[in-house]
Amino acid sequence: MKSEPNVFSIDDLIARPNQIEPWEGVRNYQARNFMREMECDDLAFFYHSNCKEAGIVGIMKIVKSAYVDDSAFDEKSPYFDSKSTLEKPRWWRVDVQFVRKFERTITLHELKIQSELADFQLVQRGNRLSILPVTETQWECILLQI
DNA sequence: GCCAACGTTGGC
DNA sequence: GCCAACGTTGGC
Repeated sequence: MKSEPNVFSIDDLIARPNQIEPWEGVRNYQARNFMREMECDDLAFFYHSNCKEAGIVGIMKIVKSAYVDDSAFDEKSPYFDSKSTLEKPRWWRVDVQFVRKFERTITLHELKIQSELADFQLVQRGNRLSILPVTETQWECILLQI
């Protein structure tokens, strides 16, 4: 799960009450669909994007599976979407909880040079999805990079 | 700040 | 349903 650290970083998550945060603002259908497949207690990597050192910075846990993202109803929110209505909500979010911050960032470059991760969507050309699936093999491989 | 690679919109 | 125009993402 990606976030721009100048908007919301892993340190921001650590600072939250109970270290829990609703992951709102996902406005891409594919990313939304991946999020709706998540289950309680699933783990996810926290990825810092669009910053000096882009890469995976830690782990979080899904503590609430997908529910309606009501920031889409809020005209004052940057995530407002007039096409999402109470009757027919379009966007969803999950709640995540902090689990672990790595001692260092696993950079995108490091991920790219790992042959085992060649199929990982994050390292593929033109990847722009903010939420991506990780296989168990990929998960293990990434953890070994620390 | 540039720009390639996408996704979305909307006219037709 | 096509596709050009436009907007966004995100690495560099």
